[in-house]
Amino acid sequence: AVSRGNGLVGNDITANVKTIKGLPEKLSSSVDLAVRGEIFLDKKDFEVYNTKMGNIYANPRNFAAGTIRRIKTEEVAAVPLKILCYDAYSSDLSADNARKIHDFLALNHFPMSPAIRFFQENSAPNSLFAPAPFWELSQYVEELLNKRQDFPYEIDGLVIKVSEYPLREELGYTARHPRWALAFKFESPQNESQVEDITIQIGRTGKVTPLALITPVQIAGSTVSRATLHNQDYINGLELSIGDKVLVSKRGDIIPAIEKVTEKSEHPLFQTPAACPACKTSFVTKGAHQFCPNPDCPERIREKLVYFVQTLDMENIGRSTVELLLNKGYIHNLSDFLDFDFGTLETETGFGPKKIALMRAGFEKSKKESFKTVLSALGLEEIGPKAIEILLDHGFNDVQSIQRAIQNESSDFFKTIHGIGETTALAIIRHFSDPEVLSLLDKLQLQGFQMRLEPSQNISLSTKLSDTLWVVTGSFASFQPRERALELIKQHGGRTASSVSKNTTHLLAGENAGSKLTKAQSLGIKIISEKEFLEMLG
DNA sequence: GGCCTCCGTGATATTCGTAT
DNA sequence: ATACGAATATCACGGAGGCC
Repeated sequence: AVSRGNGLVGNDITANVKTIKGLPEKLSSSVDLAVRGEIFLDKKDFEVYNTKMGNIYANPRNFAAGTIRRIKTEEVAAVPLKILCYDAYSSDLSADNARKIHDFLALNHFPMSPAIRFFQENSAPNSLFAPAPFWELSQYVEELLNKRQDFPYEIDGLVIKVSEYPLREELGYTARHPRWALAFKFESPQNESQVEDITIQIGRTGKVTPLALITPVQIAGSTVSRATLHNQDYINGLELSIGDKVLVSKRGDIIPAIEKVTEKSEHPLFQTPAACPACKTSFVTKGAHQFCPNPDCPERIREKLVYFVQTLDMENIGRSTVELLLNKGYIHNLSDFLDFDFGTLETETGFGPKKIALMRAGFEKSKKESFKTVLSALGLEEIGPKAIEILLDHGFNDVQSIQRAIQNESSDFFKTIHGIGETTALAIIRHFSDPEVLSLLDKLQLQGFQMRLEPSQNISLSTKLSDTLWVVTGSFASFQPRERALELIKQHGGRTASSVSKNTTHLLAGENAGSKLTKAQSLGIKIISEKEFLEMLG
Protein backbone atom coordinates (compact mmCIF):
# COMPACT_ATOMS: atom_id res chain seq x y z
CA ALA A 1 0.00 0.00 0.00
CA VAL A 2 1.25 3.47 -0.85
CA SER A 3 0.15 7.03 -0.12
CA ARG A 4 -0.93 9.30 -2.94
CA GLY A 5 2.29 11.30 -2.85
CA ASN A 6 2.79 13.67 -5.72
CA GLY A 7 0.62 11.57 -8.04
CA LEU A 8 3.51 9.46 -9.30
CA VAL A 9 5.43 8.39 -6.23
CA GLY A 10 4.06 7.92 -2.72
CA ASN A 11 5.19 6.45 0.58
CA ASP A 12 5.08 2.75 1.36
CA ILE A 13 2.49 2.46 4.12
CA THR A 14 1.62 -1.23 3.79
CA ALA A 15 2.18 -2.20 7.40
CA ASN A 16 0.10 0.71 8.65
CA VAL A 17 -2.75 0.07 6.25
CA LYS A 18 -2.93 -3.52 7.50
CA THR A 19 -4.01 -2.17 10.89
CA ILE A 20 -7.17 -0.65 9.43
CA LYS A 21 -10.15 -2.75 10.36
CA GLY A 22 -12.52 -3.96 7.68
CA LEU A 23 -10.00 -4.18 4.86
CA PRO A 24 -9.84 -7.73 3.43
CA GLU A 25 -6.39 -9.31 3.56
CA LYS A 26 -7.20 -11.95 0.96
CA LEU A 27 -9.30 -11.98 -2.19
CA SER A 28 -11.49 -14.88 -3.28
CA SER A 29 -9.54 -15.29 -6.51
CA SER A 30 -6.08 -14.36 -7.74
CA VAL A 31 -6.31 -11.11 -9.61
CA ASP A 32 -4.00 -8.26 -10.56
CA LEU A 33 -5.64 -5.36 -8.78
CA ALA A 34 -4.90 -1.84 -7.56
CA VAL A 35 -7.49 -0.34 -5.23
CA ARG A 36 -7.91 3.30 -4.30
CA GLY A 37 -9.45 4.44 -1.06
CA GLU A 38 -9.61 7.28 1.40
CA ILE A 39 -8.33 6.75 4.96
CA PHE A 40 -10.11 8.80 7.60
CA LEU A 41 -11.34 9.02 11.18
CA ASP A 42 -14.96 9.21 12.23
CA LYS A 43 -15.83 12.44 13.99
CA LYS A 44 -16.85 10.56 17.15
CA ASP A 45 -13.76 8.31 17.18
CA PHE A 46 -11.59 11.39 16.82
CA GLU A 47 -13.33 13.11 19.76
CA VAL A 48 -12.84 10.08 22.00
CA TYR A 49 -9.22 9.47 21.02
CA ASN A 50 -8.27 13.13 21.20
CA THR A 51 -9.84 13.55 24.64
CA LYS A 52 -7.87 10.54 25.82
CA MET A 53 -4.65 12.10 24.47
CA GLY A 54 -5.33 15.47 26.08
CA ASN A 55 -6.70 17.24 22.98
CA ILE A 56 -3.38 17.56 21.19
CA TYR A 57 -4.76 17.11 17.68
CA ALA A 58 -6.43 19.91 15.77
CA ASN A 59 -8.74 18.02 13.44
CA PRO A 60 -9.41 14.49 12.21
CA ARG A 61 -8.19 15.14 8.67
CA ASN A 62 -4.65 16.16 9.55
CA PHE A 63 -4.41 13.66 12.36
CA ALA A 64 -5.34 10.80 10.02
CA ALA A 65 -2.86 12.01 7.38
CA GLY A 66 -0.10 12.20 9.98
CA THR A 67 -0.93 8.87 11.57
CA ILE A 68 -0.79 6.84 8.39
CA ARG A 69 2.79 7.97 7.77
CA ARG A 70 4.01 7.11 11.26
CA ILE A 71 6.97 4.77 11.57
CA LYS A 72 5.71 2.77 14.56
CA THR A 73 2.92 0.56 13.31
CA GLU A 74 1.72 -0.34 16.81
CA GLU A 75 0.95 3.36 17.34
CA VAL A 76 -1.07 3.39 14.15
CA ALA A 77 -2.97 0.32 15.25
CA ALA A 78 -4.16 2.18 18.33
CA VAL A 79 -5.88 4.81 16.21
CA PRO A 80 -9.34 3.74 14.97
CA LEU A 81 -8.68 4.61 11.34
CA LYS A 82 -11.22 3.62 8.70
CA ILE A 83 -11.10 3.38 4.95
CA LEU A 84 -13.63 3.69 2.15
CA CYS A 85 -12.61 2.43 -1.28
CA TYR A 86 -13.85 4.19 -4.36
CA ASP A 87 -11.91 2.98 -7.37
CA ALA A 88 -9.70 0.20 -8.70
CA TYR A 89 -7.55 -0.66 -11.70
CA SER A 90 -7.14 -4.12 -13.08
CA SER A 91 -6.10 -5.65 -16.34
CA ASP A 92 -7.66 -8.96 -15.27
CA LEU A 93 -11.23 -7.83 -14.80
CA SER A 94 -11.88 -6.46 -18.31
CA ALA A 95 -14.20 -3.89 -16.85
CA ASP A 96 -15.18 -1.05 -19.16
CA ASN A 97 -16.95 1.00 -16.54
CA ALA A 98 -16.67 1.98 -12.90
CA ARG A 99 -19.86 0.19 -11.92
CA LYS A 100 -18.39 -3.23 -12.64
CA ILE A 101 -15.33 -2.33 -10.57
CA HIS A 102 -17.57 -1.10 -7.80
CA ASP A 103 -19.48 -4.39 -7.81
CA PHE A 104 -16.26 -6.39 -7.73
CA LEU A 105 -14.92 -4.44 -4.76
CA ALA A 106 -18.19 -4.73 -2.84
CA LEU A 107 -18.35 -8.49 -3.52
CA ASN A 108 -14.82 -8.85 -2.18
CA HIS A 109 -15.74 -7.04 1.02
CA PHE A 110 -13.81 -3.85 0.43
CA PRO A 111 -15.49 -1.12 2.51
CA MET A 112 -17.41 1.19 0.18
CA SER A 113 -19.33 4.36 0.88
CA PRO A 114 -23.06 3.62 0.92
CA ALA A 115 -23.56 7.07 -0.58
CA ILE A 116 -22.17 6.06 -3.99
CA ARG A 117 -24.89 6.04 -6.66
CA PHE A 118 -24.95 5.31 -10.37
CA PHE A 119 -27.10 7.18 -12.84
CA GLN A 120 -27.88 6.29 -16.40
CA GLU A 121 -30.00 7.45 -19.29
CA ASN A 122 -33.05 5.30 -20.09
CA SER A 123 -33.01 3.68 -16.70
CA ALA A 124 -36.21 2.61 -15.01
CA PRO A 125 -37.00 4.83 -12.05
CA ASN A 126 -37.08 3.37 -8.55
CA SER A 127 -35.74 -0.03 -9.46
CA LEU A 128 -33.76 -1.46 -6.60
CA PHE A 129 -30.50 -2.58 -8.18
CA ALA A 130 -30.37 -0.78 -11.52
CA PRO A 131 -28.81 2.65 -11.79
CA ALA A 132 -31.21 5.49 -11.16
CA PRO A 133 -32.39 7.48 -14.17
CA PHE A 134 -30.12 10.33 -15.11
CA TRP A 135 -32.56 13.07 -14.23
CA GLU A 136 -32.41 12.04 -10.58
CA LEU A 137 -28.74 13.02 -10.32
CA SER A 138 -29.31 16.67 -9.44
CA GLN A 139 -31.93 15.64 -6.92
CA TYR A 140 -29.44 13.31 -5.24
CA VAL A 141 -26.78 16.03 -5.10
CA GLU A 142 -29.29 18.33 -3.36
CA GLU A 143 -30.18 15.57 -0.95
CA LEU A 144 -26.57 14.94 0.10
CA LEU A 145 -25.83 18.65 0.39
CA ASN A 146 -28.49 18.79 3.09
CA LYS A 147 -27.19 15.67 4.82
CA ARG A 148 -23.63 16.94 5.30
CA GLN A 149 -23.87 16.96 9.09
CA ASP A 150 -25.38 13.46 9.18
CA PHE A 151 -22.24 11.79 7.87
CA PRO A 152 -20.19 10.18 10.66
CA TYR A 153 -17.07 11.69 9.12
CA GLU A 154 -16.23 15.13 7.77
CA ILE A 155 -16.92 15.70 4.08
CA ASP A 156 -16.27 18.80 2.03
CA GLY A 157 -18.25 17.98 -1.09
CA LEU A 158 -19.18 15.41 -3.71
CA VAL A 159 -17.58 14.06 -6.85
CA ILE A 160 -19.49 13.19 -10.02
CA LYS A 161 -17.62 10.94 -12.44
CA VAL A 162 -18.21 9.49 -15.86
CA SER A 163 -18.47 5.74 -15.36
CA GLU A 164 -17.58 4.42 -18.83
CA TYR A 165 -13.84 4.02 -19.33
CA PRO A 166 -13.78 4.56 -23.10
CA LEU A 167 -15.58 7.84 -22.53
CA ARG A 168 -13.11 8.78 -19.79
CA GLU A 169 -10.28 8.14 -22.20
CA GLU A 170 -11.86 10.31 -24.83
CA LEU A 171 -12.36 13.18 -22.40
CA GLY A 172 -8.79 12.86 -21.10
CA TYR A 173 -7.02 15.16 -18.69
CA THR A 174 -5.95 18.77 -18.37
CA ALA A 175 -2.54 19.35 -16.79
CA ARG A 176 -4.20 19.14 -13.39
CA HIS A 177 -7.56 17.42 -13.53
CA PRO A 178 -9.41 14.66 -15.34
CA ARG A 179 -12.08 16.11 -17.62
CA TRP A 180 -14.38 13.23 -16.69
CA ALA A 181 -14.88 14.16 -13.04
CA LEU A 182 -16.47 17.19 -11.39
CA ALA A 183 -16.36 18.22 -7.74
CA PHE A 184 -19.21 19.86 -5.87
CA LYS A 185 -17.74 21.64 -2.89
CA PHE A 186 -19.78 22.79 0.06
CA GLU A 187 -19.61 26.39 1.14
CA SER A 188 -16.49 26.91 3.25
CA PRO A 189 -16.89 27.79 6.91
CA GLN A 190 -16.03 31.40 7.80
CA ASN A 191 -14.93 33.33 10.85
CA GLU A 192 -14.27 36.94 11.73
CA SER A 193 -10.79 38.39 12.22
CA GLN A 194 -8.83 41.60 11.85
CA VAL A 195 -6.06 42.62 9.46
CA GLU A 196 -2.99 43.35 11.58
CA ASP A 197 -0.64 44.11 8.74
CA ILE A 198 -0.16 43.69 5.02
CA THR A 199 3.23 42.61 3.70
CA ILE A 200 4.38 41.85 0.21
CA GLN A 201 6.15 38.78 -1.13
CA ILE A 202 8.38 38.57 -4.19
CA GLY A 203 8.13 35.35 -6.18
CA ARG A 204 10.84 33.70 -8.29
CA THR A 205 9.62 35.60 -11.36
CA GLY A 206 9.62 38.87 -9.44
CA LYS A 207 5.85 38.87 -9.15
CA VAL A 208 4.69 40.94 -6.19
CA THR A 209 2.01 39.33 -4.03
CA PRO A 210 0.46 41.20 -1.11
CA LEU A 211 -0.28 39.07 1.93
CA ALA A 212 -2.63 39.87 4.81
CA LEU A 213 -1.44 39.01 8.32
CA ILE A 214 -4.54 38.60 10.42
CA THR A 215 -5.29 37.99 14.08
CA PRO A 216 -5.12 34.19 14.32
CA VAL A 217 -8.59 32.70 14.16
CA GLN A 218 -9.96 29.14 14.26
CA ILE A 219 -11.67 27.97 11.09
CA ALA A 220 -12.80 24.37 10.70
CA GLY A 221 -10.14 22.95 12.98
CA SER A 222 -7.12 24.98 11.98
CA THR A 223 -5.70 28.33 12.96
CA VAL A 224 -5.56 30.85 10.15
CA SER A 225 -3.17 33.79 10.37
CA ARG A 226 -2.23 34.61 6.76
CA ALA A 227 -4.20 35.04 3.56
CA THR A 228 -3.07 35.97 0.07
CA LEU A 229 -4.41 39.18 -1.47
CA HIS A 230 -3.17 38.36 -5.00
CA ASN A 231 -2.64 41.91 -6.29
CA GLN A 232 -3.58 45.56 -5.89
CA ASP A 233 -6.78 45.13 -7.94
CA TYR A 234 -7.94 42.47 -5.52
CA ILE A 235 -7.25 44.79 -2.57
CA ASN A 236 -9.11 47.60 -4.33
CA GLY A 237 -12.05 45.26 -4.94
CA LEU A 238 -12.20 44.40 -1.23
CA GLU A 239 -11.53 48.06 -0.29
CA LEU A 240 -9.10 46.68 2.29
CA SER A 241 -7.00 48.63 4.77
CA ILE A 242 -4.78 47.60 7.67
CA GLY A 243 -6.89 47.33 10.82
CA ASP A 244 -10.13 46.37 9.04
CA LYS A 245 -12.34 43.68 10.52
CA VAL A 246 -12.81 40.94 7.92
CA LEU A 247 -14.58 37.66 7.21
CA VAL A 248 -12.07 34.86 6.54
CA SER A 249 -12.80 31.49 4.92
CA LYS A 250 -10.85 28.42 3.89
CA ARG A 251 -11.51 27.90 0.20
CA GLY A 252 -11.89 24.21 -0.47
CA ASP A 253 -11.29 23.78 3.28
CA ILE A 254 -7.58 24.46 2.74
CA ILE A 255 -6.58 27.86 1.45
CA PRO A 256 -7.41 30.88 3.60
CA ALA A 257 -9.11 33.81 1.86
CA ILE A 258 -10.45 37.18 2.91
CA GLU A 259 -14.06 37.24 1.78
CA LYS A 260 -15.11 40.75 2.72
CA VAL A 261 -14.60 43.71 5.01
CA THR A 262 -17.13 43.90 7.82
CA GLU A 263 -15.83 47.01 9.59
CA LYS A 264 -13.48 49.69 8.24
CA SER A 265 -10.57 51.07 10.24
CA GLU A 266 -9.11 54.57 10.20
CA HIS A 267 -6.29 53.55 7.90
CA PRO A 268 -6.34 54.48 4.22
CA LEU A 269 -6.75 51.87 1.46
CA PHE A 270 -3.59 49.73 1.33
CA GLN A 271 -1.21 50.64 -1.48
CA THR A 272 1.53 48.32 -2.72
CA PRO A 273 4.91 50.04 -2.27
CA ALA A 274 6.60 51.44 -5.38
CA ALA A 275 9.93 49.65 -4.90
CA CYS A 276 11.21 46.25 -3.83
CA PRO A 277 11.92 46.15 -0.08
CA ALA A 278 14.74 43.66 -0.66
CA CYS A 279 16.73 45.29 -3.46
CA LYS A 280 15.19 48.77 -3.73
CA THR A 281 14.51 48.35 -7.46
CA SER A 282 11.36 50.13 -8.64
CA PHE A 283 8.51 47.76 -9.43
CA VAL A 284 7.19 47.59 -12.98
CA THR A 285 3.55 46.91 -13.78
CA LYS A 286 2.52 44.14 -16.16
CA GLY A 287 -1.23 43.70 -16.43
CA ALA A 288 -2.77 43.25 -13.02
CA HIS A 289 0.54 42.49 -11.36
CA GLN A 290 3.63 44.36 -10.31
CA PHE A 291 7.07 42.81 -10.68
CA CYS A 292 10.53 43.34 -9.28
CA PRO A 293 12.51 43.45 -12.55
CA ASN A 294 15.90 42.80 -10.94
CA PRO A 295 17.02 39.23 -11.74
CA ASP A 296 19.62 39.46 -8.97
CA CYS A 297 17.05 40.44 -6.33
CA PRO A 298 17.84 38.32 -3.25
CA GLU A 299 14.16 37.42 -2.86
CA ARG A 300 13.95 36.20 -6.45
CA ILE A 301 17.15 34.18 -6.17
CA ARG A 302 15.89 32.52 -3.02
CA GLU A 303 12.49 31.66 -4.48
CA LYS A 304 14.10 30.35 -7.65
CA LEU A 305 16.27 28.02 -5.60
CA VAL A 306 13.37 26.86 -3.46
CA TYR A 307 11.40 26.14 -6.63
CA PHE A 308 14.36 24.19 -8.00
CA VAL A 309 14.78 21.89 -5.01
CA GLN A 310 11.04 21.36 -4.62
CA THR A 311 10.39 20.63 -8.30
CA LEU A 312 13.26 18.16 -8.43
CA ASP A 313 11.89 16.65 -5.23
CA MET A 314 15.21 16.89 -3.41
CA GLU A 315 14.34 15.17 -0.19
CA ASN A 316 15.50 16.74 3.07
CA ILE A 317 16.42 19.98 1.33
CA GLY A 318 13.70 22.57 1.60
CA ARG A 319 13.01 26.24 1.98
CA SER A 320 14.82 26.66 5.28
CA THR A 321 17.99 24.90 4.20
CA VAL A 322 18.10 27.08 1.09
CA GLU A 323 17.56 30.19 3.21
CA LEU A 324 20.36 29.21 5.57
CA LEU A 325 22.79 28.58 2.70
CA LEU A 326 22.02 32.00 1.21
CA ASN A 327 21.86 33.98 4.44
CA LYS A 328 25.14 32.60 5.77
CA GLY A 329 26.85 33.20 2.46
CA TYR A 330 27.63 29.57 1.65
CA ILE A 331 26.10 30.12 -1.78
CA HIS A 332 24.86 33.09 -3.77
CA ASN A 333 22.76 31.49 -6.47
CA LEU A 334 21.57 28.28 -8.10
CA SER A 335 24.89 27.75 -9.82
CA ASP A 336 26.73 27.85 -6.48
CA PHE A 337 24.18 25.47 -5.02
CA LEU A 338 24.97 22.85 -7.67
CA ASP A 339 28.62 22.88 -6.58
CA PHE A 340 27.92 22.97 -2.86
CA ASP A 341 29.29 20.27 -0.57
CA PHE A 342 26.76 19.59 2.19
CA GLY A 343 29.57 18.39 4.42
CA THR A 344 30.52 22.07 4.87
CA LEU A 345 27.47 22.39 7.12
CA GLU A 346 28.79 20.11 9.86
CA THR A 347 29.81 23.15 11.90
CA GLU A 348 26.27 24.52 11.83
CA THR A 349 23.93 23.65 14.67
CA GLY A 350 21.14 21.36 13.54
CA PHE A 351 23.27 19.63 10.94
CA GLY A 352 24.55 16.38 12.32
CA PRO A 353 26.07 13.59 10.21
CA LYS A 354 22.66 11.96 9.83
CA LYS A 355 21.07 15.09 8.42
CA ILE A 356 23.99 15.74 6.08
CA ALA A 357 23.80 12.19 4.76
CA LEU A 358 20.08 12.60 4.16
CA MET A 359 20.60 15.84 2.24
CA ARG A 360 23.30 14.28 0.10
CA ALA A 361 21.01 11.34 -0.63
CA GLY A 362 18.19 13.74 -1.56
CA PHE A 363 20.44 15.62 -3.96
CA GLU A 364 21.73 12.42 -5.56
CA LYS A 365 18.27 10.92 -5.91
CA SER A 366 17.01 13.97 -7.78
CA LYS A 367 19.54 13.21 -10.52
CA LYS A 368 17.23 10.40 -11.56
CA GLU A 369 14.39 12.84 -12.27
CA SER A 370 13.48 13.15 -15.94
CA PHE A 371 14.86 15.76 -18.31
CA LYS A 372 11.40 17.28 -18.35
CA THR A 373 11.50 17.77 -14.59
CA VAL A 374 15.02 19.22 -14.75
CA LEU A 375 13.88 21.82 -17.28
CA SER A 376 10.76 22.57 -15.23
CA ALA A 377 12.85 23.03 -12.12
CA LEU A 378 14.84 25.84 -13.72
CA GLY A 379 11.64 27.85 -13.61
CA LEU A 380 12.25 29.64 -16.90
CA GLU A 381 9.46 32.20 -17.15
CA GLU A 382 6.50 31.18 -19.32
CA ILE A 383 8.04 27.72 -19.77
CA GLY A 384 6.05 25.49 -17.49
CA PRO A 385 5.70 21.71 -17.55
CA LYS A 386 3.21 21.76 -20.40
CA ALA A 387 5.31 23.89 -22.71
CA ILE A 388 8.27 21.62 -21.99
CA GLU A 389 6.24 18.52 -22.71
CA ILE A 390 5.16 20.02 -26.02
CA LEU A 391 8.78 20.74 -26.95
CA LEU A 392 9.84 17.21 -26.04
CA ASP A 393 6.89 15.75 -27.94
CA HIS A 394 8.05 17.65 -30.99
CA GLY A 395 11.37 15.89 -31.15
CA PHE A 396 13.47 18.33 -29.13
CA ASN A 397 15.19 15.67 -27.09
CA ASP A 398 17.90 17.83 -25.60
CA VAL A 399 19.05 21.41 -25.18
CA GLN A 400 21.23 21.24 -28.28
CA SER A 401 18.28 20.45 -30.55
CA ILE A 402 16.42 23.49 -29.24
CA GLN A 403 19.47 25.66 -29.80
CA ARG A 404 19.86 24.35 -33.34
CA ALA A 405 16.25 25.31 -34.08
CA ILE A 406 16.86 28.80 -32.71
CA GLN A 407 19.89 29.24 -34.99
CA ASN A 408 18.60 27.60 -38.13
CA GLU A 409 14.89 28.35 -38.25
CA SER A 410 13.04 31.62 -38.64
CA SER A 411 12.05 33.51 -35.52
CA ASP A 412 8.43 32.41 -36.03
CA PHE A 413 9.37 28.73 -35.97
CA PHE A 414 8.30 27.76 -32.43
CA LYS A 415 4.99 29.57 -32.90
CA THR A 416 3.98 27.02 -35.51
CA ILE A 417 4.00 24.25 -32.90
CA HIS A 418 0.54 23.43 -31.63
CA GLY A 419 0.20 24.71 -28.07
CA ILE A 420 2.97 27.29 -28.32
CA GLY A 421 1.98 30.86 -29.06
CA GLU A 422 3.77 34.14 -29.58
CA THR A 423 4.69 34.70 -25.92
CA THR A 424 5.99 31.23 -25.21
CA ALA A 425 7.91 31.13 -28.50
CA LEU A 426 9.72 34.36 -27.60
CA ALA A 427 10.43 33.07 -24.12
CA ILE A 428 11.96 29.86 -25.50
CA ILE A 429 14.29 31.84 -27.75
CA ARG A 430 15.17 34.27 -24.97
CA HIS A 431 15.93 31.63 -22.33
CA PHE A 432 17.83 29.19 -24.50
CA SER A 433 20.05 31.98 -25.82
CA ASP A 434 20.77 33.33 -22.34
CA PRO A 435 24.42 32.57 -21.42
CA GLU A 436 23.50 32.26 -17.76
CA VAL A 437 20.85 29.62 -18.49
CA LEU A 438 23.19 27.78 -20.84
CA SER A 439 25.97 27.63 -18.28
CA LEU A 440 23.50 26.31 -15.69
CA LEU A 441 22.44 23.62 -18.14
CA ASP A 442 26.10 22.69 -18.68
CA LYS A 443 26.63 22.42 -14.96
CA LEU A 444 23.59 20.21 -14.54
CA GLN A 445 24.91 17.93 -17.24
CA LEU A 446 28.32 17.74 -15.54
CA GLN A 447 26.65 16.88 -12.25
CA GLY A 448 24.88 13.96 -13.88
CA PHE A 449 21.31 15.20 -14.10
CA GLN A 450 19.12 13.79 -16.87
CA MET A 451 19.66 16.09 -19.84
CA ARG A 452 18.03 14.03 -22.60
CA LEU A 453 14.60 12.65 -23.21
CA GLU A 454 15.00 8.90 -23.13
CA PRO A 455 13.65 7.51 -26.41
CA SER A 456 11.48 5.03 -24.50
CA GLN A 457 9.56 7.96 -22.99
CA ASN A 458 8.28 8.79 -26.46
CA ILE A 459 5.43 6.64 -27.71
CA SER A 460 6.51 5.95 -31.24
CA LEU A 461 4.50 3.81 -33.65
CA SER A 462 6.57 4.35 -36.79
CA THR A 463 8.73 6.89 -38.59
CA LYS A 464 6.50 7.01 -41.66
CA LEU A 465 5.83 10.70 -41.22
CA SER A 466 9.28 11.92 -40.22
CA ASP A 467 10.35 15.22 -41.76
CA THR A 468 6.75 16.27 -42.34
CA LEU A 469 4.88 19.20 -40.82
CA TRP A 470 1.13 18.76 -40.71
CA VAL A 471 -1.78 21.11 -40.23
CA VAL A 472 -5.17 19.64 -39.46
CA THR A 473 -8.47 21.32 -40.38
CA GLY A 474 -12.15 20.36 -40.46
CA SER A 475 -13.76 17.50 -38.59
CA PHE A 476 -13.25 13.74 -38.84
CA ALA A 477 -15.24 10.59 -38.26
CA SER A 478 -12.25 8.63 -36.91
CA PHE A 479 -10.68 11.41 -34.85
CA GLN A 480 -12.86 12.94 -32.19
CA PRO A 481 -11.73 15.15 -30.72
CA ARG A 482 -9.47 16.35 -33.49
CA GLU A 483 -6.40 16.22 -31.21
CA ARG A 484 -6.42 12.47 -31.80
CA ALA A 485 -5.30 13.03 -35.37
CA LEU A 486 -2.50 15.31 -34.14
CA GLU A 487 -1.42 12.67 -31.65
CA LEU A 488 -1.33 10.02 -34.34
CA ILE A 489 0.81 12.21 -36.59
CA LYS A 490 3.31 12.73 -33.79
CA GLN A 491 3.41 9.04 -32.92
CA HIS A 492 4.37 8.33 -36.49
CA GLY A 493 7.23 10.80 -36.35
CA GLY A 494 5.56 13.84 -37.86
CA ARG A 495 5.33 17.32 -36.46
CA THR A 496 2.16 19.39 -36.25
CA ALA A 497 1.39 23.08 -36.38
CA SER A 498 -1.72 25.17 -35.91
CA SER A 499 -1.55 27.35 -38.99
CA VAL A 500 -0.57 26.86 -42.63
CA SER A 501 2.74 28.37 -43.66
CA LYS A 502 5.34 27.77 -46.34
CA ASN A 503 6.89 25.21 -44.00
CA THR A 504 3.76 23.07 -43.96
CA THR A 505 4.19 19.86 -45.93
CA HIS A 506 0.72 18.28 -45.55
CA LEU A 507 -2.79 19.48 -44.81
CA LEU A 508 -5.14 16.89 -43.33
CA ALA A 509 -8.56 18.18 -44.42
CA GLY A 510 -11.80 16.82 -43.01
CA GLU A 511 -15.43 17.86 -43.37
CA ASN A 512 -16.18 21.58 -43.51
CA ALA A 513 -12.59 22.64 -43.92
CA GLY A 514 -12.33 26.42 -44.23
CA SER A 515 -9.71 29.05 -44.85
CA LYS A 516 -6.78 26.76 -44.06
CA LEU A 517 -7.74 24.58 -47.04
CA THR A 518 -7.88 27.61 -49.33
CA LYS A 519 -4.52 28.85 -48.12
CA ALA A 520 -2.92 25.42 -48.46
CA GLN A 521 -4.22 25.14 -52.01
CA SER A 522 -2.80 28.54 -52.91
CA LEU A 523 0.61 27.50 -51.52
CA GLY A 524 0.47 24.20 -53.37
CA ILE A 525 0.61 22.10 -50.20
CA LYS A 526 -0.38 18.45 -50.37
CA ILE A 527 -4.01 18.03 -49.29
CA ILE A 528 -4.79 14.69 -47.62
CA SER A 529 -8.30 13.39 -46.91
CA GLU A 530 -9.21 11.33 -43.89
CA LYS A 531 -9.36 8.17 -46.02
CA GLU A 532 -5.97 8.81 -47.62
CA PHE A 533 -4.48 9.54 -44.20
CA LEU A 534 -5.64 6.23 -42.77
CA GLU A 535 -4.26 4.43 -45.82
CA MET A 536 -0.88 6.17 -45.43
CA LEU A 537 -0.54 4.88 -41.90
CA GLY A 538 -1.69 1.42 -42.97
C1' DG B 1 11.60 22.24 21.93
C1' DG B 2 12.54 23.97 17.55
C1' DC B 3 13.28 23.47 12.86
C1' DC B 4 12.41 21.11 8.52
C1' DT B 5 9.93 18.57 5.20
C1' DC B 6 5.93 16.41 3.47
C1' DC B 7 1.20 16.50 2.33
C1' DG B 8 -3.14 18.13 0.53
C1' DT B 9 -5.63 21.81 -2.31
C1' DG B 10 -7.71 26.61 -4.59
C1' DA B 11 -7.57 31.22 -7.00
C1' DT B 12 -6.27 34.49 -10.40
C1' DA B 13 -4.37 36.48 -14.58
C1' DT B 14 -2.39 35.48 -18.82
C1' DT B 15 -1.98 32.82 -22.85
C1' DC B 16 -3.62 29.81 -26.53
C1' DG B 17 -6.79 28.04 -30.01
C1' DT B 18 -10.72 28.72 -32.51
C1' DA B 19 -15.04 30.63 -34.06
C1' DT B 20 -16.86 34.74 -35.94
C1' DA C 1 -8.77 41.40 -36.11
C1' DT C 2 -11.55 40.39 -32.12
C1' DA C 3 -14.07 37.86 -28.64
C1' DC C 4 -14.50 33.99 -25.83
C1' DG C 5 -13.86 29.57 -23.55
C1' DA C 6 -10.31 26.51 -22.04
C1' DA C 7 -5.80 25.62 -20.33
C1' DT C 8 -1.57 26.98 -18.24
C1' DA C 9 1.60 29.45 -15.11
C1' DT C 10 2.15 31.21 -10.77
C1' DC C 11 1.15 32.00 -6.23
C1' DA C 12 -0.65 30.72 -1.70
C1' DC C 13 -1.73 28.04 3.68
C1' DG C 14 -1.64 24.96 8.09
C1' DG C 15 -0.81 20.55 10.63
C1' DA C 16 1.88 16.48 11.63
C1' DG C 17 6.01 13.47 12.18
C1' DG C 18 10.92 13.14 12.42
C1' DC C 19 15.60 14.73 13.10
C1' DC C 20 18.85 17.58 15.73
